[in-house]
Amino acid sequence: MSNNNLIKGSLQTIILKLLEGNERMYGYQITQRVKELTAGEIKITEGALYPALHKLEAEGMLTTETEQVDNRVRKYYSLTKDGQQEVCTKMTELQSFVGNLQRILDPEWNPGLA
Amino acid sequence: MSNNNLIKGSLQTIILKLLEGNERMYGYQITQRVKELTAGEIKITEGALYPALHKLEAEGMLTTETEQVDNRVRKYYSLTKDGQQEVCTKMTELQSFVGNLQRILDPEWNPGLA
DNA sequence: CTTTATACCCAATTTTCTTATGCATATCAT
DNA sequence: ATGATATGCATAAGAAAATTGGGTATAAAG
Repeated sequence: MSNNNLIKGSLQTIILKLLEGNERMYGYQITQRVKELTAGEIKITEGALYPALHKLEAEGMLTTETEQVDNRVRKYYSLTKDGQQEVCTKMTELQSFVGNLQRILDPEWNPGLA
Repeated sequence: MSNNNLIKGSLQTIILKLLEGNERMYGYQITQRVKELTAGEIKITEGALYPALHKLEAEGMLTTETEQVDNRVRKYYSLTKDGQQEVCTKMTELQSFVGNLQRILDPEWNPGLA
């Protein structure tokens, strides 16, 4: 997943949010979408993606439908009801976390609070 | 570290950045500073903090000086030259990552790029 | 006929954090 | 006095989430 070790907790959020905007997507498509949205700066590795997808499915956040396209198998993932709820939860958590991060790291704030 | 599992890669960045603004800090002080900066929303646990501090010291990013205060030991950490450089590196990486995250998650962008 | 792209998957290892624990002193409330 | 809370360091077992490096297979391009 590129040189960035910061993705650690946010992969699930990325997957869920992309699916919210796209009805359904398959694994490889997700990797390509993230690559194009970030100009190649974030690359989701398959070793991270597929376990994450399987876990989300096991947790009931996603459902799958497999299709044959050009003699190749594609496994499409879609959000369940629970999954749609989880998108909101995860996004709220992420926004809250990023806000807190800024409060810690923003040089405008730190010197002021001795 | 609170209920947030998103800190995964950013604890080192937090430590380094706080030290950049404060000359020197000790472990407990770091946990309290983060708590007050985030209104208690992010709590750095000692089990995460001390190993991280020791690792940064082993990597030559931090130096320590131990002092006796009120019959209690305090271990102060300061940035080395390498550590000061690393603050910039980590901050750049983090800002880049957050920017990419927004590009992925911002609903303004996703639907536009079918 | 080998590389690149598409498309799925797993397993070993590593990194990083959580949870729980231990030690030690000081202060505050009951 | 004694038990809880605060200060202050530290380690260890385990879980979680990634990296790295394979494996399978089809198709297009060179």
